[in-house]
Amino acid sequence: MVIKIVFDADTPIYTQIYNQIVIGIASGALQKGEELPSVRRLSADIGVNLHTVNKAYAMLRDESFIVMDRRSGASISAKDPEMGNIMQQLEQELTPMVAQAICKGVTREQFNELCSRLYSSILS
Amino acid sequence: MVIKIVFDADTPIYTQIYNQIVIGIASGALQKGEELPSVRRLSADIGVNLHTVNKAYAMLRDESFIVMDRRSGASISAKDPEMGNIMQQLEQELTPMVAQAICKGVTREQFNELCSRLYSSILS
DNA sequence: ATAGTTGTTATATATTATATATTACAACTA
DNA sequence: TAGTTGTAATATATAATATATAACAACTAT
Repeated sequence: MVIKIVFDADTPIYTQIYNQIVIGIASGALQKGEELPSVRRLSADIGVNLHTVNKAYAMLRDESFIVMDRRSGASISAKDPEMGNIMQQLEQELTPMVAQAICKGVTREQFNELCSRLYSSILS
Repeated sequence: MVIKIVFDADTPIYTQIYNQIVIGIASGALQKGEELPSVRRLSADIGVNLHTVNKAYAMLRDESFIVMDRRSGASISAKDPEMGNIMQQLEQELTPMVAQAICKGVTREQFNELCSRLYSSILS
């Protein structure tokens, strides 16, 4: 799992880290129980501050994607992450995107094909 | 078209304004050529600063959703908005969401049903 | 025992993003 | 003439993002 940061993106660094680890879990590149690099190690690897990585890890822990241990470090959670209000969250984030798509002539079918392709791409 | 702002949301006010107008255009609630309230009027209506509304309008104008005239005010563009790189933009924004969905047990079919429902909801 | 690691906490600083406040301008309209 | 329009400029305040530095308790390895 190589984490790649785009420093001049509009997405915050801690969000980029968070997203890439979630993608890694979804794809199976990161298996349950697998150890993650320590916050210091990862921050050194990608050239950012310790706290930037720690913030991403803390967010992942708060949603039970990973577990963090003061002595053994961070690792992918052995349990399934909380469902939480995922459908509500998706709806809230998808609504402006669907509106954009409609305005710019992207049909429902094209939109669904894109989503389907992303599912396939991640699950590869 | 009533614009409703949630002041304690994590979404910036200008983004909320931008999104709701895009949704209005997508749904047909805002027709081509229709006049929008002036930046001063809208800012007074929703209780925010002039520049906050102006920033949202400027973003909408930059993507040719609306046209702004120094003398006649702002109105919905008569032309179709630029396609731009909408598919690429959607893919970039959808990828982390699909990964989240996969991790939290949302199937491809459930995801597509949600998108389809949002299409129907907006086009109502 | 010593050295090095872990997440965690705390404090400080810098930059950018967001939002407001105020003033002013040229070009209109009523 | 009075009032409106988008636009521009300046200033201020707060929050978000990122870095820097230091320290702590709890381990692990030598």
